[in-house]
Amino acid sequence: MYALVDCNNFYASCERVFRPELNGKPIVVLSNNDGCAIARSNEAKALGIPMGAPAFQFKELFEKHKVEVFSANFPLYGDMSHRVMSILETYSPEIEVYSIDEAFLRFSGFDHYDLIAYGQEIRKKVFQWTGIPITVGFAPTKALAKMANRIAKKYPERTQNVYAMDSEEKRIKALKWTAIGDVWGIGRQHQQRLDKMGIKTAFDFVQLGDDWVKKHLSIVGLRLKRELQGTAVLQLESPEDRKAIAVTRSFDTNYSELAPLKERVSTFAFACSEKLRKQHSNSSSLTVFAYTNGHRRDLPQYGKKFRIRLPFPTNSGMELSKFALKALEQVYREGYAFKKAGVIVEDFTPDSQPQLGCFSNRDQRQIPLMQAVDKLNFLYGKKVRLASHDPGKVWKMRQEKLSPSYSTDLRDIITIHL
DNA sequence: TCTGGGGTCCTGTGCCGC
DNA sequence: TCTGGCGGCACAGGACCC
Repeated sequence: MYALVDCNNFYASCERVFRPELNGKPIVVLSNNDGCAIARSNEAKALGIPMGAPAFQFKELFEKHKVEVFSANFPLYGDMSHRVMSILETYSPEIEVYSIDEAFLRFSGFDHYDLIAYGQEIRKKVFQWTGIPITVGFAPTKALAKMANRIAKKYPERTQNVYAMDSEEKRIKALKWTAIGDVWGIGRQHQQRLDKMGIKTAFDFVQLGDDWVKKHLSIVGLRLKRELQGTAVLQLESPEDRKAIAVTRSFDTNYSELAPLKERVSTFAFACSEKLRKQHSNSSSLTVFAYTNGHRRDLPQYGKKFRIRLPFPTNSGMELSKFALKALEQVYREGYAFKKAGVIVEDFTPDSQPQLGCFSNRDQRQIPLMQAVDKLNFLYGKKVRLASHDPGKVWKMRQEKLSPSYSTDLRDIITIHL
C-alpha cells in the first residue's frame, strides 16, 4: 500500500503558521519578481484567482477582497518542508520526498491496519508539530494514491482529508470520477488529444489498447495505464544527486546592453557553482540562454541558447563564470530587449573522481579557494562575490511583500508578547 | 511598467564509425 | 572504392511534474 501525503496550499499555509490571524482569509503567494500567483489559500481559490494569475492583472481583485499577498519566501518553505518530512519519516522507513510539499510512503504488512485511523494520526501529528495541514491518500499504486489524495481533498468534510482506496469497487469508482486531465501524468497536450477521441475519464483511458497508448503517450503512458489498473510499476525513488542544475531569472526590466546581462549571467554561474559544490559534483557542460519577453508582441522577439563543453570538469565559481561569459557572447545580439536569462550546468562527475585527460588545465588552486569562499559565505551570509557581480545597484528582485524568515534566520525570529 | 523557476524523462534526427 | 545497415552518441524539442 502506498500513501501520498500532500501539504494543503503549502506556501500559503506556511505563511499562515506565523500569522494565525490570517486563518480564514484569502492568501496568495507570488513567484519571484512578484510576477504571478504560485500558491493560493482555499479562500483565494474561491475568489476565482487561478494558478499562475499575473499579479498586475489581479491587483484590483486583491484589493477589493483584501487578499493578503506575499512574495515567495523559499528559505521559509524549505525549512517548513524539512520539518514536515522528518515527521513523515517516523511513520515509514520507505519514503520518497517527491517535491517540496509531497511525499510518497510505502506501507508493507499493513493489510489489516485501519488505514483511515493511521492517516488521521499522521495528520494530527504533523499539524500539531508544524501547523501545516495535510491530506493523505492511500492506494495500491503511486498513481492511484495521487488519485486517492485528490478525492480526500475534494471532500474534506466527508473524508477529514484522509481517503483509502482499498477495494476494487473504490478503484473503479475513482477512475470513473477522475477527469482524464486530472490524472497524474496527463498534461494539457495529452488531455486535448484524448478529449477529442471521447476519452473523458481515467476509466475511459484504461480501456485503450496498450499499442495505442505506447504509440501516442510513449512508454510513460503505458506505465501509467498499468498503475491505474492497480499494478504497481512505479517504485519509490531514492534521492539521487541532481543531473542538471539551473539558475534562471526573469528581470524586473529589459536589458538591451551587454553589460548588465554579463553581470547577471556571471552571478547565475556562480550560484550554479555553489549548488554544485554542495552536492560535491563537477560539471563538464554549461549552457547559457537569453530571451526577450514573449508577452510583448510589440517588441522584436529573439532567443538563443548556447552550450559549451568545458575543457575540464569544474565547480569553481570563477571558472564557470568565465565560461558562461564566453557562451553569452554567442547568445547576445544587439537591438533586442532581453527579459530572461539563465545558466544550466550538466554532465556531472563526483568530486572524488580524479581528473583524467592530459590537456585538462584546471587550476588546482581553485579548489581550496572555493572552499574558503563557501566557508565565509556560510559564516557571514552571502558576502563573498566575484568582482564582476553587481554590488546591489542595478539588479534588484521585486519582493515587496516578503515575510520574515522566521525559522531560518535568528534576526527574524518571532516575538511573543505575553 | 508588471506573466516563475527548477527539474525529469522520452523521442526523433543527424552524424559517425564499423 | 562504394554502399547499406546498424549501434552509439549528441542534441533539440516536447511532454510532464511541482
